[in-house]
Amino acid sequence: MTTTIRLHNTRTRQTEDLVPLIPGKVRMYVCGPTVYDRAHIGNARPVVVFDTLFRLLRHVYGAGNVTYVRNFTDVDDKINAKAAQTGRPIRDITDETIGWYHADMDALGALRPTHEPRATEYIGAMIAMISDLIDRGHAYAAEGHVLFDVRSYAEYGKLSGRSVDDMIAGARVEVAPYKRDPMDFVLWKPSDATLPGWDSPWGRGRPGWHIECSAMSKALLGETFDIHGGGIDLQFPHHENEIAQSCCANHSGQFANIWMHNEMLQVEGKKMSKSLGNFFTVRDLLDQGYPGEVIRFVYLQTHYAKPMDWTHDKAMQADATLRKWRALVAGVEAGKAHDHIVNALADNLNTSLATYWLHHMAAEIQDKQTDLDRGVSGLSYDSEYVAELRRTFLASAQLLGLLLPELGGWDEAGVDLAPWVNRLAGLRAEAMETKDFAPVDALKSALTTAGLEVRMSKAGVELLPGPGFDVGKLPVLE
RNA sequence: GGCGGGUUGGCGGAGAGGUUACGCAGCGGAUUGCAAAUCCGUGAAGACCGGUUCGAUUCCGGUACCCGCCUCCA
Repeated sequence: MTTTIRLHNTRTRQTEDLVPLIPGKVRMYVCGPTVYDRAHIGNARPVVVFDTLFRLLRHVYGAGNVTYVRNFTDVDDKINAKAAQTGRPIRDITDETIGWYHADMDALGALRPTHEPRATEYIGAMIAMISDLIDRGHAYAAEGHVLFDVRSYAEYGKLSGRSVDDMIAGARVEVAPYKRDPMDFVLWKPSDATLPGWDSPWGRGRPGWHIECSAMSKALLGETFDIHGGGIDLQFPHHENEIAQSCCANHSGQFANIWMHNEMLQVEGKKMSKSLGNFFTVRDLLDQGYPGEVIRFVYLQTHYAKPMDWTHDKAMQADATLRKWRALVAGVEAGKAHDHIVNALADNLNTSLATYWLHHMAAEIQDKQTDLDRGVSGLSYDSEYVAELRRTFLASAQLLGLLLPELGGWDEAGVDLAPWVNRLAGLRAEAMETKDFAPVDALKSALTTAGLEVRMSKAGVELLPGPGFDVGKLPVLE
């Protein structure tokens, strides 16, 4: 029995069963970054969202049956501007930025997509598609530009629920004398000698923004495929234009089946912007000490279709929860993910509900382990049963990209705490005799100040690093 | 002006037309030298106004407020 995945389709405004166009195989395209600077934490949201979907698809259909394409836009006026400003070659800038992007997204536990095409490697495909559009009467050349004729495509505006006439009435469209209609958008534009350009039937120039995704998805996935994703801000104009180009150029007249859009991210309740001083790149957060796994977990706690607020407080809660969970599966090997988790994700990627189940499973493990430790008689389970629960819990978390070995380590002290453990245990043993607990309390207090959680029980003394743990604040032992 | 999203208990955040979501924090208790952790128990909600219904936080309409897109910032 294969799991049926249901996804909300922005195109039809309905939640639908995912029925792969090629039975048993799923193809997904997600709009990637323009590579001129570090990715900010808003850029990272779709990365985590669609990585989670990718993991679910691989789980349900098999890793070899899912093709995930995410592009790099490496030709763009912002990149040109940066090159002009710094005097560096464009390729240097884009190569460096792609390296950053990989490092930062790896840190969030995002798998690399199957293909990560660079726009500049598909210029020929774009020119071919533009030529097709002209031949079919959907585009026209004018003053070195090639423009898409929105009036030639009756469905234009359907994805975003707009009409061409309404948008023109909004009077916020660029007025250019060579446009037949104000809403017509650029497929190709001329480059002067200072700008990167490629020879084309319309002269030396460079592609407009939208055509690359149409060309690359066609080259790597085919004219039609199953899922197209991206941020809701891309719905118009980018995705609308992609649909227009692809549907008009493709012989099938079809393009992506299901469109998925993630809502935006805010910071401490406000839109992230440089002027408000609440603008963060992923690298900023990592450098500030937020582990990538913590960032990922904060993202997953909010459903992708709802606006999400990044707050320090949420990160601290996520930090504490993950520490607890990591302790629960220390030394455990992953088993098989629980159906509850699979089903929650299969229900339009309900990651919030999935985390509820993780809490539920963790509590069960904790409860049963406590009873075993206490030697409660007449239990209906044994330690092997609890061990199996741990394996299932770990696999379930890993389906969400959490508790992966490669994301670990941040919850460890980084130094051997044994000397402090021994000293505390020694002082405590003495105090038990003398009844003078002042030295014990003094050391305990110092350790707590350093960010350690101090646990003392009949079994012994334990020191666990917490979110604020600072090696430098550890008390010096004589 | 046009299009779209949101408003749930102290905070975060889901599902479901009628039965405790859950997490964090709080409160009471067990345990502890004191704590921590753990365990037991517990209070707390559905922006506002109408409508549909035997019954709505869940469906419909309206109001208010917030946010996003329409300006190649996901």
